[in-house]
Amino acid sequence: MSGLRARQKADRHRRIIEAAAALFRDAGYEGAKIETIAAQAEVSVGTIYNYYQNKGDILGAIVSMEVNEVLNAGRGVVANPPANVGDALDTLLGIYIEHSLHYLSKEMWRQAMAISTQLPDSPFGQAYTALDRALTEQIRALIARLQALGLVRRDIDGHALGELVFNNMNMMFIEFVKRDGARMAELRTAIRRQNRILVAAIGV
Amino acid sequence: MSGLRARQKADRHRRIIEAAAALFRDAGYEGAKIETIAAQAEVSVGTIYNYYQNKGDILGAIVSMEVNEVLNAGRGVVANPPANVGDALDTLLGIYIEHSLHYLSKEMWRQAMAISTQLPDSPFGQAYTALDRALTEQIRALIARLQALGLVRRDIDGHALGELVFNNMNMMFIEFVKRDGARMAELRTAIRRQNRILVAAIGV
DNA sequence: TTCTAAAATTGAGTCAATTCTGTTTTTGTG
DNA sequence: CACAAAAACAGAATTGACTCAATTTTAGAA
Repeated sequence: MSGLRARQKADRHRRIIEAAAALFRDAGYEGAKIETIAAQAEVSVGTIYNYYQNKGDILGAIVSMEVNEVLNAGRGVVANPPANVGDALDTLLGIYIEHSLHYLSKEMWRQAMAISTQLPDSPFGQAYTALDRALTEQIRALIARLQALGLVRRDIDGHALGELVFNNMNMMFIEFVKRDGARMAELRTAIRRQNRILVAAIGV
Repeated sequence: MSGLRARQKADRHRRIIEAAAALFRDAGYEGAKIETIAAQAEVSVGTIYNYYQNKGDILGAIVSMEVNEVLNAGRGVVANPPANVGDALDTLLGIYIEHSLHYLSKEMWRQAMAISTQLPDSPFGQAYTALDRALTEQIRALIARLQALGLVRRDIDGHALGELVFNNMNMMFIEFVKRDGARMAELRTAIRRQNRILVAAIGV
């Protein structure tokens, strides 16, 4: 098994994702029929199911791109954080939030979140959990960095704190995507306000 | 519009909910077919859709009972909290968690949460958001009570703190229902560990 | 080049939620 | 009681995700 078959496979994958992403944006997740995605991608319905277990997994592939991009952007902040606990957290979480609607619309996020809770053991469900964990780990890494820099007390339970910060942000983000009218700036302000309580407690 | 019609209506509502609750438990949410619920409740499929907009709303009615019971149980703690911030939070959140699987299985919770994110504007989606808010308010009320008792610093932003505590618990609870193997005791321990950071920060 | 097994594709068929339309029941009025 | 309008009901028809048996394509050997 070498060239041709692998190339066609990769190509079909790409075509399916592109068709799906376009249709999800245009018609919404529910509105995008598998049949239409298949037609657009120039494959048959059966082929789509040969590549993805279900409709949710197609969305999953797109979500994964988005989150990986976010994780990547976050690395810079962890490596070189602002010299102030509040700003450091705000900068990292701000990056997450600002990048979040790049590939995905709010409706797509809603669907993705829904599927990940509904089917936590499906390929997508597990991938989504892994992405959440990766974000949590990045926040923990930032906290550890701040502790190393002497900006956060050493006796703070960084593990628990990282989870607390992530959980709160994530829940706020869920509420944000649930309301179409919600603005990013308000979300960031609200999170900053909550984190202020923590910042006061953990600073040296 | 008086007696008979209203009585029959209430009766059908009850029969549908009872049939659905039993079937959701036995066969799971996905496994419970509307047709079967209809047969069990001795109404037709069409009638069910006359009473509920969709399958999710039937589940919604059951979730609502559960959460209202939880809210009720929580009132006692708010009125008479343990004289220690950590214990007070632990007691209230403990009640939420311990009561949570009374009517609803983990699978039912997963479905309910999924639907509420997927369709935030459906009757159920809005009801679920309202229930979340009610829980947040109850936590805020507890914090206010503790402030009044002089157990929590007066200059703490109780509004933000209540949301922070709720968000964290809720997210932990979501993870809990996503893993069938997860135990309640571990959930409570993890939440206590996270709240310890807050408790240290807000105590007088 | 020819052939065969493995891999992949196809699209008609299945299944279950939801919708739709015609029928039945209830209500209030004369 | 008889009747017309309103409300509720029934179940057949629709819709769209997903499956599966039959067909086509590819890889590699002779």
